Amino acid sequence: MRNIKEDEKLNILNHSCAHLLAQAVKHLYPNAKFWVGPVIDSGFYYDIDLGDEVIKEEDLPKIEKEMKKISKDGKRIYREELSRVDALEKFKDDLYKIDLINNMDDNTVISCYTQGDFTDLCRGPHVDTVKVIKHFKLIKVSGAYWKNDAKNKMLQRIYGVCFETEEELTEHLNLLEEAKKRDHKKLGKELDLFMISEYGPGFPFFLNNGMILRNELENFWYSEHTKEGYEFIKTPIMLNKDLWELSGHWYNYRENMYTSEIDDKTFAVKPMNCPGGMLVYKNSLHSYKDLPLRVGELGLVHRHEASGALNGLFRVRTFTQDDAHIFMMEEQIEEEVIRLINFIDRIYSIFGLTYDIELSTRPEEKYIGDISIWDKSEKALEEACHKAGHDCKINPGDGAFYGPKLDFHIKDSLGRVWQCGTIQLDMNLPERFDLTYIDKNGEKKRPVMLHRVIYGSVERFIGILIEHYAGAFPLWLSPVQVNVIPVNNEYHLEYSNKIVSKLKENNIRVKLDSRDEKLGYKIRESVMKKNPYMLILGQKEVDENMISYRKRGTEETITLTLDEFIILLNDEMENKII
RNA sequence: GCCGAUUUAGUUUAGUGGUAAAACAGAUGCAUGGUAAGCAUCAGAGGACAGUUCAAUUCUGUCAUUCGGCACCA
Repeated sequence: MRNIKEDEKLNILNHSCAHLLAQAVKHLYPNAKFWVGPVIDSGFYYDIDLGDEVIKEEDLPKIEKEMKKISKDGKRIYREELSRVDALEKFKDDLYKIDLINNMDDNTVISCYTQGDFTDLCRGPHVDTVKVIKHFKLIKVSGAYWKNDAKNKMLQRIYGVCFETEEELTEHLNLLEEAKKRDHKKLGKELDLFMISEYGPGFPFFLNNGMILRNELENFWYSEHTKEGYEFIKTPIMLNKDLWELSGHWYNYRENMYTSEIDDKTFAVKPMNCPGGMLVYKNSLHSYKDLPLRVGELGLVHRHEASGALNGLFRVRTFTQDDAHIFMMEEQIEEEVIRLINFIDRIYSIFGLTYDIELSTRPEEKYIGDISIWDKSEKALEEACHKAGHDCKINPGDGAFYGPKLDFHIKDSLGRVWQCGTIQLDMNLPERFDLTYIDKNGEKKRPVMLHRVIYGSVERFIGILIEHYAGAFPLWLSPVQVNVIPVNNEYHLEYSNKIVSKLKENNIRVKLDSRDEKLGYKIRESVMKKNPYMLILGQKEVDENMISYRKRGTEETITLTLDEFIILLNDEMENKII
């Protein structure tokens, strides 16, 4: 772990490296105009306008070479402070820098940094000389909208990393290589978990092994939610457009919805489960005594996500949300949200996942309900989060159109952050659907509701788990739990079959490898398929009526009776040992 | 959707303007083997559609897929 001071030092180095990159690009592409070049989690980038020219991945080594050359030349880096007038004059030919200067408030000290023939507007600080920027690598190049706005022109963004030593750089690059081996798309193929066909972009197919994983996750979900006092429903995939108009989806989510005509009426495939859940709530009368009412649904939703957004199981066009809607009285919000945060924490801990919580607030446009209700809801969520003992970062404007939310973020193998769990407070839909409960005095009252998911999408969560475990799932989730390998098919197959049936009787997912292959061959394959346990059964085991197992990740063989082995397996499964 | 890359057998990869190469996986046969790849034989492939060309998997274009970003988002 680095300390804060070291982090700061590395940030300065990376930021200076961004300037070095810009200088090199300017040498090679004299027409280049520069927007901003900030430091990010790992490394830095610079956004560049090259007019009609295009920088491709294959051009990066050429740019790196120029950077090395400039670094070797070893010019000092000078800071200069300017008045606004002088700054505007200095950068008068650079629309991007003028835009930056014009957007600075009056108190900002405008400064620029110069190294050799290159000057850039920059707050700093920087290293003293380009000489110390030596251990860097340009990672990738891509398009990026100016000011992060799709309405604007697309600039070219070059990403890079920089370290103080060559060893750290090599280590970082190796880490990236290692991460690629954990990619759920790669492992999903290797372990026969799922597939994606060209006939269904964004519509994944789950294979037998993936279904086992899925079913285990879903069973676990049902059992934990039952303990937490949930009841369960299943609502239809398609519902009449009128319902979506009532819920507001038709106006706020239209471009992501699939529709179809049925008997001259427009139906929409549900992109969310809530409107169906509302109808279920309205199906009966509710007493204050029944609140909070927790109604869960593993709901299959479809959303037309942009083609460029699709990514393995992380971003798909159809997925199952482990949804639930909780209806309650306003004074129950805090307790219920705290309870939920603890619930989510408990579930994630079982998988060994770490997460961050963010509070997403009211969108700037496209939202329903009064601002006062939004403010109240946002405050309620934030307080509950703090009372549950968690920090929460504010993510302004990222709320759902019907309410603010607490989002639970988990990182994938490449360090990219994905939203999984979310708790969304909604004081709007109950209004729109005219939901009521009967209070103590026999009067109709309006409940508030929470939308919440824990896995988020079962598909995404499986993707996260594949990368988290690098395909080596804990026993309870492993598609094949025990792989039985007879040493010799002629003499040990019968005994192996007996062991296999006994394991099956005990609900162990077991595979018998009775192929005519050498023992070493079968062991190798079992290791590669990441089976948690393999049993090697030969003359010794037959004679002693024992089993010998080898546990994943170890090379030692342990001999036990079958009963002892089953106890060991059951213990590992029940405790969900990772 | 935008920028860039990508697409060769089930998988991973090679190569080429003129018969497409290999490894693993598969089938068959031999080998009966105690902890990470036994041997042999066989079968199997250039995303789709156009164009250039005597000839295209190879060059060009369009579309599609996938990937890395951007935007959007669970």
